Amino acid sequence: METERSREPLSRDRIARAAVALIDAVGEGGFSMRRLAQTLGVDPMAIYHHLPNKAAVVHAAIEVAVANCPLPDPADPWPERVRSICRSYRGLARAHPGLYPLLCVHQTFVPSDYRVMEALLAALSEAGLTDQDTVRAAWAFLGYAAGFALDELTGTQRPLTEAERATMRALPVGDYPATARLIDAMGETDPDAEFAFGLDIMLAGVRGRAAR
Amino acid sequence: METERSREPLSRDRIARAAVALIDAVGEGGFSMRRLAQTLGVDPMAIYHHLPNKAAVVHAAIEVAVANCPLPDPADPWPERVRSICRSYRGLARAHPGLYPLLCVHQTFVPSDYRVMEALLAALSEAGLTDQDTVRAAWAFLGYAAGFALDELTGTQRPLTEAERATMRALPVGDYPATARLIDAMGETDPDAEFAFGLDIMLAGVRGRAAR
DNA sequence: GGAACTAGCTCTACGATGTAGAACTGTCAA
DNA sequence: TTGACAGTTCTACATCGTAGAGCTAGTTCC
Repeated sequence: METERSREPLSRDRIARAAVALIDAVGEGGFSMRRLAQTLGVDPMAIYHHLPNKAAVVHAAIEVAVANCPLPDPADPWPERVRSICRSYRGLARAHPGLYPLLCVHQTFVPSDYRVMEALLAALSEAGLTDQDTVRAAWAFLGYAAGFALDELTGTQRPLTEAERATMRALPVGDYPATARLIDAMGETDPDAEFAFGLDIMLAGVRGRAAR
Repeated sequence: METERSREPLSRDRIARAAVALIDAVGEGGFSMRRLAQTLGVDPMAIYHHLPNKAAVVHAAIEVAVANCPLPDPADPWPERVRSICRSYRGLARAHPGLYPLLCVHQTFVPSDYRVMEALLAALSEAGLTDQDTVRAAWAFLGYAAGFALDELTGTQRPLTEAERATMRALPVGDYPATARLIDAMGETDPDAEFAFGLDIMLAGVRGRAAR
């Protein structure tokens, strides 16, 4: 009978993976070193032998999550690759709902970010932009993907909740004519299509810029 | 001699404004109910008479910040209004560097968000899109503005730090050809122009979509 | 006048958190 | 056997959010 269940030794990687799981399960607020230690079957202070503090644990967790972000086949046409990378990045929010806000707010690049950036720069390099515009476009796509995913996840999640639509309906029509007119269109139930719309207009803009 | 300095009574609004200032000054991590009470010259528990808990204080602070987001003259041409709204939204990150990440990650619309959304929907209504695409475009622009501002603020701030560029230079060129080629273009020193680039390609895409 | 009530604030206290520092344990080199 | 040292646990502390009881003025009713 295996009473010694946690024989597999602690390590930076094992801690990071447990942290990803715990943050996704209980959210940022519920995540603590003590809880993490508990899921690892270990004293809280043991973690500090592998990582210097809580921030480093979060950093390691983010690194693991981003490293698992799938990247497209380099043989695909470039616009499809751009779309695919953005979808993957947004996909992180679905795969890691608890971790994603931390990932967005995190202070610096984690090593795995360079993989994603490389793939995006490589795809956009084929679009026929100047070098400077290639870089700018990459930031724009990443910003869009992150921002969209973030307020999909934590802001007004789309489709709007009934409570939010009720609040909107209660707004004075005189002051909010456009909102009143479009309130039904805001009931959209297909966030994937909404996300794709933004990518499409950006890609169209990139093509127009390149054609100059 | 005015020994009774804090005679102005506590109120939800005064707490909210002090919270904005404190969060911007010390960041999310340094912000606590006790510190906030200190700046208000009051016992920590006094705050609970006006707001139910810490989350509500943060919510109120966000509301105050967003309410101060300036909106454009409705007489301006619609693309300029879209640009202006996005710039204002991004401007929140500069005005409130500590609060902005919380604002992005925050769970629901604050009332003042409806002002911004109305202005954006009104501008895009003139672009000649379908109702559904108008709403989609509004989400896309807001997502872009928020995402760009957020990783400008907290991610790899642009222009890249010397440390980050050094890390990039250390990447194996074979695996990161695009990064290696574009590394100098990533030294861009004009974040405003980068932000404008994204807006321009999105606006170009919107115009193309409308012209169909 | 006084009694009762109440809004606003303070005091005290509790459980949880991040983590410093000392102490233990097992393994391996000399 | 001794020493060193990596990995872990134990103990302790300051700080956190906030529950609950109590204080203090002011207002309202008799």
